[in-house]
Amino acid sequence: MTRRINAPDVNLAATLECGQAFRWSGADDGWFTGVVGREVWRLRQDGDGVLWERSADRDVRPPVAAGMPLPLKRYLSLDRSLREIVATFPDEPALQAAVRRHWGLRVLRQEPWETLASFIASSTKQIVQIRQIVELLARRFGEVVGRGRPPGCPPARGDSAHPAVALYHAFPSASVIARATLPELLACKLGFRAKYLLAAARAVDTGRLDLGALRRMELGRAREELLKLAGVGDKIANCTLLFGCGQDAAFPVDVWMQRALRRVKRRRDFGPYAGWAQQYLFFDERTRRRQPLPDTGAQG
DNA sequence: TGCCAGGCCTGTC
DNA sequence: GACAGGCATGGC
Repeated sequence: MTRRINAPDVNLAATLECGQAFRWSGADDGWFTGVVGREVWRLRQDGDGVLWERSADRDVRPPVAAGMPLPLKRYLSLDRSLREIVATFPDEPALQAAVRRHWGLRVLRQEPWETLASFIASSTKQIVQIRQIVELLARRFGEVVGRGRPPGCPPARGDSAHPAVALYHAFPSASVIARATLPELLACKLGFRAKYLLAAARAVDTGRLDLGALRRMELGRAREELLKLAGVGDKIANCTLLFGCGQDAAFPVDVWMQRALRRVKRRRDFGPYAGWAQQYLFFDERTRRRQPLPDTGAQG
C-alpha cells in the first residue's frame, strides 16, 4: 500500500544520495528503495510530500520483536524545521549558495551500529565501493527481510542477468559480526579494515562501547569514546555521531570537505547544526565537480 | 596502467 | 607536533 506523508522542505534525492547512507538505490521512475532496520522501504518525492511503501513482501515475514524500523518521519528528520536549522548557519556565501542549490537536504537519523560499521568500511574507499562492501556484509551476514523487483528492472524480465526478484537483507547486528571470522570479513572486500570492523563489533557486543549512550553525551566526550576504537579517527567518529547518533554539531572533514573549506572564508564556527552545514558543503562540492550548477534555484 | 578514493596507524625526525 | 609510507581493493 502506498501512503503519503506531508514533507515540506525535503529533497529526497539529495538526502538519500548525498553520501550519508549507503543502502538506497534510485530508479528511473523516481522511486528509491532501501533497507531500514528490518524493513524494505520505497520512497518517492511527491511535491511537498513523500510517497512511501513498506516491504510489500508476502514470502518472508520480517521479524517484529526486535529492531523495529525507525519511523519514517524520524528517519528523514521530518520532525524538525529545516528553516530553523538553516537559520543557525553562519552568513557565509559558499554555504548559503550550497543551501540554495540543495534545499531540502536533510541529515538522516540512522541506526548507530550500521553507521559506525559503514564508515569504518569507508576508509580510503569511493562511495560506490562502500555501498558494495555494505551490501556484501548484509548479504553474507544479514537476515532476509524482503524480496521484490530490483530498482530499475522491468517487471516481466526473466533472464539471469536481470533477475526478476531481488532479496533484501538487513544490516547485520554487531553481535553477528562479532562472531564472524577475519577471512569471512575479508571476503566482503574490507581489506585492512576487516580487523577494525571485527574489533568494533566485539566492543559493541560485549558492552564495552555503548552506542546508545553516545546520543546523550556531550559531543566531545562521545567522540573520545569512539576514538578508543582502532581504525576510528576524527573523521569516522564524526560521521558516526552525526549520521547515527543525532549529534548535529559533529563536523566530519574529509578530502571533499577540505576542498570545500578552501572556498569558505569563515570556518571557525558553523553553529549547533554544524553537521548539517557540513553536509550541504560536502554534497555541493561533489556535485559541482561533476557538473557546474547554477548559483540559485532550490530544486532543479 | 596508474591514480586515487567520505582514513588511520606507525615510525621517524 | 608534523610528516611519509603502508595498508587492500576497485573504479575510472
